[in-house]
Amino acid sequence: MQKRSDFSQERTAAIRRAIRSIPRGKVATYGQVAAAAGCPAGARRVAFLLHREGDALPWQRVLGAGGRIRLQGASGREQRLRLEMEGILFRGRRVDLPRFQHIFPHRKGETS
DNA sequence: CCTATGACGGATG
DNA sequence: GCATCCGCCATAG
Repeated sequence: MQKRSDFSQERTAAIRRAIRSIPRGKVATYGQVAAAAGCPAGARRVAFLLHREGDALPWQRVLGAGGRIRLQGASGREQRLRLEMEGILFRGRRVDLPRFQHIFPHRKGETS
């Protein structure tokens, strides 16, 4: 079976797992998810994945840097509602990150 | 191969 | 806080 870039698929799977690991009532940024999955520069990749298969993931828990919602229009409003339903509070247009940001466990091999 | 686009992010003015 | 520019990653045409 071939791979045609298993590498990329591996990464995608890691990102998917990272997103799924965000507990209810907590959030994470695109960059944070990417880093947790081993792609420090893959924030954009995370966004692309969510756009593609967000339906199967807790997409509402992924925000832009600073806790800002990047989705526009109705989608953005829905995201905010969903988060508020989980008990997450906003400060203006952003989520209070220090309080609701999910801390991913350190990956193997990483020195703290 | 090259260009354009996007749920990104950081730097700069 | 807002507008721009640039770098990064993946896809589509």
